[in-house]
Amino acid sequence: MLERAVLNSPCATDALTEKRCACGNLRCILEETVEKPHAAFPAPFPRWPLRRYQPLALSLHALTERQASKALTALPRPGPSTRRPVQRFEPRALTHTGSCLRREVARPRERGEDMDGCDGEKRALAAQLAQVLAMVRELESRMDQDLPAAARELCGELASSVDRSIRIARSVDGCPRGDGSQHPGGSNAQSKRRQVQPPIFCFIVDTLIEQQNHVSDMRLLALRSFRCSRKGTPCARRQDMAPLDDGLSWRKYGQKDILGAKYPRSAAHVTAAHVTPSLPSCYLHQTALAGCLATKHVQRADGDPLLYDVVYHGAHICAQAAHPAAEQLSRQLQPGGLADAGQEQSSPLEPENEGLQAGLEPMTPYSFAPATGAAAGGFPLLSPTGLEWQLSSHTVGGVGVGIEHEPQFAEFFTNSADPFQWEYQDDYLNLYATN
DNA sequence: GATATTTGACCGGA
DNA sequence: TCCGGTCAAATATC
Repeated sequence: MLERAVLNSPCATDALTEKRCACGNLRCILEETVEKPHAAFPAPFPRWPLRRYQPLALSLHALTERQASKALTALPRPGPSTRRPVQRFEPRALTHTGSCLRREVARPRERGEDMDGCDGEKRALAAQLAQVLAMVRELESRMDQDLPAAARELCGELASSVDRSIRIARSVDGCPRGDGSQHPGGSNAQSKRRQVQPPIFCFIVDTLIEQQNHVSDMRLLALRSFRCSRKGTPCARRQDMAPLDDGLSWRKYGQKDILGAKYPRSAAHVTAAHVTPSLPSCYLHQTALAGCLATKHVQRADGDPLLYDVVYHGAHICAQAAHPAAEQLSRQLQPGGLADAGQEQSSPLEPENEGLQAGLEPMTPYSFAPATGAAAGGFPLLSPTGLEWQLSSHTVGGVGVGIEHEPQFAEFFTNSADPFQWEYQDDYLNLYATN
C-alpha cells in the first residue's frame, strides 16, 4: 500500500528531483528516499524513510570506506613534487560525431576544481571520499533518532560530496572524458576517445550489486520514481554529466528556447540508421517520424551547466526491436502473463510490494550506451525497475537516472528496440518470478 | 553529394 | 494567447 500511495501521489512526481548528479544513483536514491515519503505521507508512515534508507547508508558506509582506503593507498609518498602540466579543458559546442549527437562538456577546471596533476586529483579524491565516509557515519548515527530534516540535509551534503568525487575521479588519468574531449596529443577526438570507466563509479556499482540484500529496497526506490511527464507517451528520463551516446543515432530536428530556462532545449529523432537505412536522405526526417517514435530532448541544466537533462519520449520501433529478448518478453506479456502485471486483479508481487501494481506501468524505452555500444562493455545497464541493481559493473562516466513511464507496458517491450533493455527485461521478469 | 544542423513557422494543448 | 514540440526549407559540414 505504501508504494502504491507513493506512486499515485502527485508528490511522487514532484519529488523526482530535477537535478541528478554524476554519481547518479546514490544521489537520486537518497533524495527520493528521504524527501519523497515525508513530503507525501508524513502521517501514516512517519518512520518509513529511516527504515528505507538505513540499508543504503550501510551500503554507502561499506563502499566509501573501501574506496577511500583504496584512494588513500594510492596516494604518493611525500617526496619531490612531480608537477604535471595542468590540462585545460575548454567547453565545446554541440557537435555531431558520425551519426550520433554528442555534447561536449566543460571540464572541472572551469568549475574551479583545478587539479594539480594526477596526484593532486588523487588527493582531492581521497579527501572527498573521506568526507563522504564521515558524513555517512554521521548519517548512521542519526538513524537512531527521528530527525528526518537533519538526515535530509545530511543526505544532500552527502550527495554533493559524492558528486564532486565522481567529477574528480573522472578527471583522473585513465578515466573517460564523458564529453568526448580528447586527451592531449590526440588528433581525432572520436577515434581517441577512451572507454575506461571511472573507477569510483564502477566501484560503487560493483559494491551495490554485491549487496544483494538491498535489492528489494532499491528496487522499490526505483519504482517509486515512475511517473508520467507527457500525455500518452512512454518516456524515460536520464540526467548525467552529458547526454552521452546511448547507442542509437539521433538527428536533431529542433531547438526551442524554454521560458524561464537559461538554455534552449533540443529535440532529436532516431535517425534512419535505426529505421530504414536504405531510404534516401531526403526522407530521413519523415521516415524517422513514421518509423520510430522515440525522441530525445536535451537541455542543459540551469543550475549546473555541466548537467544535462535528457528526456526520452516514445518507444523505439526500430530494427533493433527484433532482438530475441524482445520476443521472449512479448511471450511473457501475453494475456495472463506479465502484461497483467499492471492490473489490480493480478498481483505477482509479494504483499510488501502489492502497492506497486498500480504504479507498474509500461516501461520506457531506455537508451543507455556509450559511443561504442554495448560491445565495448562501457555503458551502464540501468534498469528502470532497479536502477542500482541491474547496473553492469561497467559504466560510462557518472550517470543519474530517473524514469518516467506511462501505460503501454506490453506494447513498449514488444516494440522496444533498445539494445540495453534486455538485461533489464530479463531482470524484470525475474523480479516477478521471485516474488 | 550526402548528411546533419539551424531556425523561423506552424500546430496543438492549456 | 502563451508555450512548447515539431516541421521543413535553408544552411553548414564532411
